[in-house]
Amino acid sequence: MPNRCVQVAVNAPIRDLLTYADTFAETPLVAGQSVKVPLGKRHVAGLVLNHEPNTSEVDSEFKIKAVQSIVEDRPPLPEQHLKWLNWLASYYLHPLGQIAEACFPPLKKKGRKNTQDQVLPDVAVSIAPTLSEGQATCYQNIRKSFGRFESHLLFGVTGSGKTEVYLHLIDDVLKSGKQALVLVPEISLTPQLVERFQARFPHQIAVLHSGLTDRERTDQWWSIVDKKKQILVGARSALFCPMDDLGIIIVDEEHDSSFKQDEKLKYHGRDSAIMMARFHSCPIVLGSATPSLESWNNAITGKFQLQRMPSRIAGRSLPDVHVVNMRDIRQARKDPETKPKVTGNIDLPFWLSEPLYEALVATLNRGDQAALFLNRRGMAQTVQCIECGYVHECPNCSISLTLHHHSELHCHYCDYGMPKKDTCPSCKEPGIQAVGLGTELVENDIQILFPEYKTARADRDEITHRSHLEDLIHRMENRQIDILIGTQMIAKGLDFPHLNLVGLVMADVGFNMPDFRASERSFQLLTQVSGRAGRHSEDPGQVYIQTYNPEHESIRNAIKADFESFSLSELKFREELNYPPFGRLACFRIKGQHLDKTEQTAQTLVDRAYHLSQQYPQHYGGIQILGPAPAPISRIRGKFRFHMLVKATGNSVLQKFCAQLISNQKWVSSGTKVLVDIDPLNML
DNA sequence: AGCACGCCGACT
DNA sequence: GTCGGCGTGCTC
Repeated sequence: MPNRCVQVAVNAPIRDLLTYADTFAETPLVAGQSVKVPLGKRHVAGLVLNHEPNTSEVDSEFKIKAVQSIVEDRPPLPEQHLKWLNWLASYYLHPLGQIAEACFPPLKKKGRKNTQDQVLPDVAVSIAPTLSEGQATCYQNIRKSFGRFESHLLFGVTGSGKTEVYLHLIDDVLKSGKQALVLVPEISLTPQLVERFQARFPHQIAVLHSGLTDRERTDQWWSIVDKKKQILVGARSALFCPMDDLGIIIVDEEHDSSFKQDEKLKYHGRDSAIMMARFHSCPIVLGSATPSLESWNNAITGKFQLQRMPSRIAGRSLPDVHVVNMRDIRQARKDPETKPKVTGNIDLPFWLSEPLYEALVATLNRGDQAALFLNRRGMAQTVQCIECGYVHECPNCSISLTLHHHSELHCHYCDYGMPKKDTCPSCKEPGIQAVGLGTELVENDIQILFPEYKTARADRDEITHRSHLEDLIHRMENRQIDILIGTQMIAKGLDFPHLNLVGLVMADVGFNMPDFRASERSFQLLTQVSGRAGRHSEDPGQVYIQTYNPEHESIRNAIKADFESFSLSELKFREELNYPPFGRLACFRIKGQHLDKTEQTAQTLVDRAYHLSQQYPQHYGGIQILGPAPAPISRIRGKFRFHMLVKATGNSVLQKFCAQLISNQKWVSSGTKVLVDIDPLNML
């Protein structure tokens, strides 16, 4: 009797599909079903893909085992979702069976208690306002593509009212009986946006993000799948929640680099959302004040529809931006003759310029709030011996240790920690001193300068739970905080009516990163940070940018809030060097315990890449191979890291080339691993 | 990924 | 002698 067989993607790092016997006589297995299958000596989850009717046990090289069971409480994934998963696995070169698990909730359906109220705040219901003329134009243009796939780039400065356009579109989608998906960079960091959605669509919002407990995530998942809720707001992982009647996808702050996952499946939430919209034949709206150059290029070449929002809503003006040249400040302070005087005649910390200090004094005297941004945690970047120059390095990573709380040295990559001593371990002199600055030092100094005002710090050391950020937002709103100090954590999506002064303590952090996207990131950060000031006041907010490079392109354009000038010069640079969005990139990372073996594997990989491109010059002639080279951080957690970069002209060529390169890994020497990152954002 | 097999050092 | 360290290899 011929066996009915199915192909299953199993939850193991196996690229091929495995064949299992379907012994469910009355109700044959269907594609999209979640099953338990025997694998070696254990049982693992698997996803049924397709039937393989002609396989019989006799001519198979393997002994075909039977599917053990169908997993209860897991409805089969809808067809569009399966197609999307398939695309995801093949584009990002990741085993399908390992990503299928993300499509299901972690627990069984029925929980002990309903936790819905804790996940979403209770807020007063708000009524839809009338759209401004500019908002209405964008809204009407996007509406025209309901029911078919179309990508829109909604381009408008912070405060131009993009959220209201999303809300109107979603309202229409719900009226047509479909569901909506809203992706935000890190939902646990944008509670204000969630509150706004909740207020407009009470009891229709579900949220999914990494800050939820398993029970909460399970309940939220089911509320969407059972169609009890119509709008899913979430971080990139919300894409995996199977929706079968999607009417629109919104990606807010589409340029944000946290849409890219850096480990395991290295997918980009925005790009994957575009494919999702394609499979669902629905429009997708990408919103940003500072679009990624990828999206901007798509918009100006007509692949996306460009929807321009007008400037800030009437009555709100753009902030006044002041650039402070820290080189001049340092110079002037050296000589008592030229040393600037400030109110109260006090000495300022080295990182704080006189103009920013005066602005702080004025803002606080008026009773307004101020925020200081610095993209670096801790007390100091590192500590160094002033006698011999010794720098404390992490024993596991090729990175210097960061100083916290005056006396603790800590590695931001592997969590290694040790106490700081004044005596240098190298030259034995008492010369160990702090170098550079971090948010902790800024808060310390501010508390000394303004003891009568309340400060709060928002960085990954202080905000470890979503309740911490919610608490901080409430304290900001209730004006229990006068000066907020934080990393870019607070640059995203926060909106405080009385915040009228924003200082960027050191805009240069990031300029000199060994990364072709450094300027883009700086421009984005500067613009987003500036957008936090004076959003509700009649007076324009004040923004102070302290920098050692006042002539830098990102700064000059950020002052003018001129994304288009910036994009023009940046696109020119990218085109000349064939970087994205023109050329496509893949980054191969070779990791291993031993330097020589890892380097050797990297070299073998590069040799194979050259060989492959020469073997098929008609396909791979345009491919450029760079490397091998030690990664910018050449060792993390005790593992050596090498890179090989592949540049191609189009993404299908790139994808095929990379797929062939890693299809068999027999040549990878033992103790080393080769990983691929397609469209890498972070190459450290 | 997980699990077993297998080959070496240090303990009763 | 054997207990167990983790390097290596396979899973329909």
